Amino acid sequence: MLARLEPPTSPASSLEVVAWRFKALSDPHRLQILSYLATGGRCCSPRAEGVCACDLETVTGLSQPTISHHMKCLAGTGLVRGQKRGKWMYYELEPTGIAALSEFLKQFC
Amino acid sequence: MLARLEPPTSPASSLEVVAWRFKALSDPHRLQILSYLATGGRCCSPRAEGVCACDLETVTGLSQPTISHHMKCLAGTGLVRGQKRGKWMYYELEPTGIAALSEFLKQFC
DNA sequence: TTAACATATTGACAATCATCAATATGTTAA
DNA sequence: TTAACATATTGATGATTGTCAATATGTTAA
Repeated sequence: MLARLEPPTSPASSLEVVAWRFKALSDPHRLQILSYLATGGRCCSPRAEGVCACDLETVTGLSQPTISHHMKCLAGTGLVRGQKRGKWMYYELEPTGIAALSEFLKQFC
Repeated sequence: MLARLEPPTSPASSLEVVAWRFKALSDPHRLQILSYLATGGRCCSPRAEGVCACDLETVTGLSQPTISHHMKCLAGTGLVRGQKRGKWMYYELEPTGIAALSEFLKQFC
């Protein structure tokens, strides 16, 4: 019963899936990325729908492969949605996935 | 900028603290414990305020030191409150701490 | 087609984590 | 005080993670 950054192997209990999603939120850089996505990245690329992956390198100070790794994690857990336009990957928050976790926690309040 | 099970070293950014709390939620056994605490453990110890640590060994199938480790993590992040009565430790959910994380996520919905 | 560029993947490494056995600490009852 | 018991701590280990360098893949423009 482990929490992996990779998806749980089936048959996965519900708690394993939820733990896996919370793990995606357990890294400060990934929270920084979500926070930046929440602004729509308007400070740097006002007109684009979504934020370009390359901007996230600047925002976080991380290398390109590391950003790619983090975004795979956030997209894989349904917290973020990615879309390729030309050479670029644009990312947006996936409010549904985030809201589901927020609701899950309410069960304990 | 790492997410540790141990508290972030000062001066810790807000995101580091939040990430540290989400890390406490990123383990399926800890979620199982929270879920059990949410029931008040009424199935096994109807009259007690809080759930005895020893019950959590049975519920999770983990060893006593491992339960102690998990509860230290949950209590340290303010998701659970522990109280010693005699030889026993009783744990309860800390709704305030959990609600704070739920609210944090709303920022992204 | 080729060059330039954005992103993804692979491989490696240091750090952290979950776990348990062994032991220590603390508490109650005899 | 001593024995019995609940919990905490320590030490060790295998697994996972975050990170970057190197490389591969894919896309656009020349």
